[in-house]
Amino acid sequence: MKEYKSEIEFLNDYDSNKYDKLSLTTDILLFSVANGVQENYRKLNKKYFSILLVKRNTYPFKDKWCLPGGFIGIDEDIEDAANRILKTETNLDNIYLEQLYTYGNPKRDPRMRVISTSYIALIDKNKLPNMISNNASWFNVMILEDKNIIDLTLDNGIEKIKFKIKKILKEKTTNKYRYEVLENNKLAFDHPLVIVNGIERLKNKIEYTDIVFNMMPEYFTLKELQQVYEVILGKKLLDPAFRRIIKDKVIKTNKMRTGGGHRPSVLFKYKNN
Amino acid sequence: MKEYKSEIEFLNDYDSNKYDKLSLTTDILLFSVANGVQENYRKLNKKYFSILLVKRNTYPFKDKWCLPGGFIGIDEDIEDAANRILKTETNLDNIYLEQLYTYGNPKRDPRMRVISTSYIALIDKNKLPNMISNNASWFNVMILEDKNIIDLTLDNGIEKIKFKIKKILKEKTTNKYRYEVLENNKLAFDHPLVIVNGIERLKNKIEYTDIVFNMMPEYFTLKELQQVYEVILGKKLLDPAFRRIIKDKVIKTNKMRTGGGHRPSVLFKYKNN
DNA sequence: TGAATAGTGTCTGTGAGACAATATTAT
DNA sequence: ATAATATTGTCTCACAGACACTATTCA
Repeated sequence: MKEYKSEIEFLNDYDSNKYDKLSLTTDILLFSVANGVQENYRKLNKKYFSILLVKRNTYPFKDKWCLPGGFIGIDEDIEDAANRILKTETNLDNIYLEQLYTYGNPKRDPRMRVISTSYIALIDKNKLPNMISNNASWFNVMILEDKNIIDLTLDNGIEKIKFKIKKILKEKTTNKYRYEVLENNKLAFDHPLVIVNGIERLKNKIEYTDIVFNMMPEYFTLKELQQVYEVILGKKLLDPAFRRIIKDKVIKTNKMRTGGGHRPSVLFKYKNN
Repeated sequence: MKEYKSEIEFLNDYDSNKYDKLSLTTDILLFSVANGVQENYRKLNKKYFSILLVKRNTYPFKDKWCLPGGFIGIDEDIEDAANRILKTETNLDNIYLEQLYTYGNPKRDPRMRVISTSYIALIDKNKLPNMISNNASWFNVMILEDKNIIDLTLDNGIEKIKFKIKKILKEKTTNKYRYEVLENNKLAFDHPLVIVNGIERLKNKIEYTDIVFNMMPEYFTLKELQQVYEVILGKKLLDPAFRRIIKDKVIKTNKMRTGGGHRPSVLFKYKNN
């Protein structure tokens, strides 16, 4: 082995092909909350947790749905790549973005070895202009969890994507699970897993952070905020308890939401100090 | 663009050099708890939170300390690579391992574009045979946090590694920080950041999981367990409160620890059901 | 005997779950 | 008037922080 006298000398001489190289992609879990139809002028809009998927028009997995994503440039920071992809899908900057996990199973892409770093992104759909690329679509997420089987249905109003995942306890001290895809015929790659992991992360984070406000408009009623919590957590919350928890995080404004056939509600803002 | 009739046909024709390729490494944060010297036959051993570092003997960063790590093989799962590296450092299998974060700054390695996925590993030092590679060393970790400056000292008894990191709030809703290295002249790459991120993750997880038991021997006293919590959290805990929290996680055995010049203590086991 | 740790009892305040009660609107 | 939601009051129970007290060993 040659002896180098300095780091500069070493670097000038370095052959960057010494080690195996591979490709890196990033996949984005873009989540939002959608309004359902109003069945009655008095009743509240039902809300749905929703995710953006893209229909593949090339091989591999042609005609299957997948998460928006793409290859990372050789001189591009991973997070920059994630933001670039988000920009092409939403035409928005400054979207909440958080790294989720890096998936490195050697067989996850049939073409070649591809490692993928996934990100969670959150958005208030109202801010979204309509001009998403025409192969992208928002799917409402419905989750049924029975024992250790998670049953997911994604629905964009035209098409339903169903898949099942089995959770197998892998590590006791931290309650870590191995996820096994049982049924899936419409999602590409390992994206069923990525989606489930992303939802679980969000479920956890909503409990101990203010992450939910990244999915809210500037002004909102407390009930609207509560509905977003409920739809993500997958359970109903009690009003007084919810208000106690949330009260220090929001500011009451002098605006009201009226016209609902019932007592109007005060609009609040996120306490952004 | 050529039209393919099937996925098989497409894959056979696929040129895997179509996209830029890069190298992927993994770095391991191997944490443990070390016993200090006993100053008095009656007194308890002081405990230290400790981390394994390796001295680099080649460029780049020759003679600096770094986390144990290495390149990921072209057909190797990332987690398998992490376990392989752990095995070479500790000669042990079945070590607790958890993915921390993927660092992708294009300039983090001066040689070329290298992405690194870091893992946290935890071990009970008593299980560790002495034959670690002779350029590896355990460092006790001391942390001082004042406002937004974290002041770290790593000490292996021979050498002290000091560095400072500034925390800058990056995202309010989830309290995410950007970390800026202020002083560092003994650690390679972006490893000061990785270490700080790893410690913060562990601090969080110890509060809401049983992760601590991965650093404990089979039998331990409640005070020993409490000391591990204290040394990781960086604060003293009240005995009765600690015992209340922990009591459902452990099983009392009929073994005792005697010989301390004070009341003997009962040995407990992790309730592993 | 005394220094040190091991282990328990209990008071108090906070906060979540539960449910009841009141307020206000558009049709 | 009524159906619906908005908002608040309050009881209870669980639990964490704080501190005091008792138990036990060995040089």
